[in-house]
Amino acid sequence: MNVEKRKRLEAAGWRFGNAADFLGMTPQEEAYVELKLHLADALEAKRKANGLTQKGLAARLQSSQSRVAMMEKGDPSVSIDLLVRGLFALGMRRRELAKAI
Amino acid sequence: MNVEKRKRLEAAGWRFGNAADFLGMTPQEEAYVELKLHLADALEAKRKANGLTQKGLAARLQSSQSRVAMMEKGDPSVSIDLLVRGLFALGMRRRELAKAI
DNA sequence: TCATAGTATATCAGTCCTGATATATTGGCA
DNA sequence: TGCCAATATATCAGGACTGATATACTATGA
Repeated sequence: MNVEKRKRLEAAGWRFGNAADFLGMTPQEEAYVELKLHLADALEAKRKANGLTQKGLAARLQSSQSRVAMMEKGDPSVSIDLLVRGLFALGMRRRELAKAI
Repeated sequence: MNVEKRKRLEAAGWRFGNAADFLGMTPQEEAYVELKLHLADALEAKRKANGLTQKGLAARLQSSQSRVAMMEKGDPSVSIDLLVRGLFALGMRRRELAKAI
């Protein structure tokens, strides 16, 4: 499940989650959500490249499998901070992170 | 005040702020802090390029001048989320953000 | 020197994020 | 089909982040 295929669905979730604005997201909000989805996809890819399950990654992060699932779908309840820390925990460097963005 | 000049100072602040580990940061923690400092510097640069004061930027972000000051020094109490939202509010795009990282 | 704009530091209540738990769903294989 | 590992969804208490306020510091000009 990648950004492109999922974007509309996620965007809808965000839009109606933000009760304040039924007419859509501002460009800033959209940029923020897109960034998050890119990081989420990068996390899933990197996890699989490391041969880990969500549970396994959760252990490394001292978190739970359910939260990792949230992270990988770019859930609104997950911060960019958490995603970035997850990527670093999987051995990603700043250079590679920049590419994923 | 840029990343290179400030790194040691900030790092020290983080190290002793983290009471758990007096022997230094893990590579992940270090990567996280460095990323934050890069974003902080980018924010200051972008704000000045836009001819804004901290107070002016705070208004755009619906935040306060004091928080913007925190953001620009990469304070531990500031999240990457907030920094990123600040950069997007200043008109930065993902491409440019990637460069700043 | 004084005044002023700009920036930095300290503190705090309310909100959002986080890890945890429980449970449901999915996907692959025998 | 039935079983099992892996992933997804729902919920919540506790802690981290945020905006706000007050105040201190700094630099520049008159």
